[in-house]
Amino acid sequence: MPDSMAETVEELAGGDASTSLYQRILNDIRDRIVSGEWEPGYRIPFEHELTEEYGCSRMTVNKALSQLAKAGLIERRRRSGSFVRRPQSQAAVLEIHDIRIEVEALGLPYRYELISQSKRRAGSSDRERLGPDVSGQLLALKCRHYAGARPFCTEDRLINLAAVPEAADEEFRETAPGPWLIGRVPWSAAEHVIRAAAADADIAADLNLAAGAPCLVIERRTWSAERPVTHVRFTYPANAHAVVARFTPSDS
Amino acid sequence: MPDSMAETVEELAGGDASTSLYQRILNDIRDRIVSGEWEPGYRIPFEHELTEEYGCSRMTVNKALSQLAKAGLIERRRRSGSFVRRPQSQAAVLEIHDIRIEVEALGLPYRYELISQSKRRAGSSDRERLGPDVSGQLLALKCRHYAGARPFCTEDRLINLAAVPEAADEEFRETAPGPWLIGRVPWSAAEHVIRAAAADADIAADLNLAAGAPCLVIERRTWSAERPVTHVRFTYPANAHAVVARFTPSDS
DNA sequence: CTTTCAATTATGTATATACATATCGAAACG
DNA sequence: CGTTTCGATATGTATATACATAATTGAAAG
Repeated sequence: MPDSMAETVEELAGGDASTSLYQRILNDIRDRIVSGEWEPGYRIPFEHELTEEYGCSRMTVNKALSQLAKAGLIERRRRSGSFVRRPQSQAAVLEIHDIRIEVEALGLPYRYELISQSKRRAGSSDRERLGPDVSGQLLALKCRHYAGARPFCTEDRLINLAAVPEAADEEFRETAPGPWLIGRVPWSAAEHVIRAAAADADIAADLNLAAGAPCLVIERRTWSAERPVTHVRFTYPANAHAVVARFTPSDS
Repeated sequence: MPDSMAETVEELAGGDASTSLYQRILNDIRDRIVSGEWEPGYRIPFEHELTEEYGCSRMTVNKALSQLAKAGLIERRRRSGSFVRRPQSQAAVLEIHDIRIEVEALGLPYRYELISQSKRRAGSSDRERLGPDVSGQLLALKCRHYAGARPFCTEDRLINLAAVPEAADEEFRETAPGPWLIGRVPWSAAEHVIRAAAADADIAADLNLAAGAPCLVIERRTWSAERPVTHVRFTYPANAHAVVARFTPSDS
């Protein structure tokens, strides 16, 4: 009953035997989308193709694809197939949070700059940010993002090298760590904290503000299969950015 | 009137012949939950009962209930049935946003105070907040919420009286408008904007802050079946509140 | 009176099947 | 050459059925 392809997929996905088949199909496809392997516009295999690949009925495949469509990750068109959607506005802010896209949406030229980079063993304040279980080496980064000539926001990031060892050899001179991580580590969960704060001396200097000026702070923790991957804190001048989210209680 | 309200909702939702049956079942149940008719802990009819009520197969009912469970509105237990869940933390902030619950979660006594109340015809700045189509009478409210002796946040709200005529006769001395509206108007969509701002003179006075102090501002617009219901702006001192949201790209 | 165990029940997942619907593309027609 | 028609195709929804699984009930055994 389980053919070799299905077994391979299961191994790649982490081999959790407890998850149902439709859930595994959903996760497989979702991972390929959020990792960037299947870019926006990519045509997902037809239901009857996935049916063959996983050796199951169309209803099972349909359940997975319908949920991905409802979640907004793909768009389904009769007679044409299913396609990876461009990240939607509200999703872009809370899920992807790519600053380049934010800035370019404002019609301004984007520029990225690495301020500092250091490798160290996780301390207690790091564990507060990444999670209590993190013990090994980690990478600490500070960067700045520009919209035109003006600083748009600062980024203060920790990367768990146990989860992403390749990050140790990366320079991050040209590529910002956010886009670099997406495409390498498919994230399975993310937690956001959004708050206001007064700019301290460092932030004020980085953003060209008066000390004490109001700022919006967005912190994000990301996990890949239960393992902490990264913690990042973006700080924006109050007038630069707002978080927009649209909801309906359970889809729409 | 909970019964006539339910009928109204059903007409609005069921009048659309294009919605599928499972979607209508889902909407019916969801509306009863968000309107408060079915409180947390309430046991939803068994699948086989809904099967009879809607005259359809168990698979159709199951599809609706499974999605509600995935969305976190209900919890399903084998052999026992399906139950309305208590609003979860992240949902509480972004979906319900009941300040009493927020304050009491901090272990502080909650108090609510109405500052001002006025009825007027919608002007252009009101339309900017509620939406361009709003033309009739509306109710403008300003309130303050306390955590212990200290002001916790201010609330500045518009209510579209065309959508909620009963609000015109309500005093809002004891009950805050948020909890009052829930339980009367099931909302079908909500949009949040979260940003940071400096306290202006009014806000500073209301919250006992220095002018220019950083604040977190959460604005929410709510619709019921495409019709704007209310716009509310909560302003918190920067240290009082943060928005927390957990995501997985398409459920988990 | 407690423990054990089997029956019952509701949900969870999957299958095969059926028909509806939107849409693309090609063939038929004026 | 343009338009219409029609068949093929992929998705959308619903059905009846089947078996698995978790949890609870209640009866039998100790």
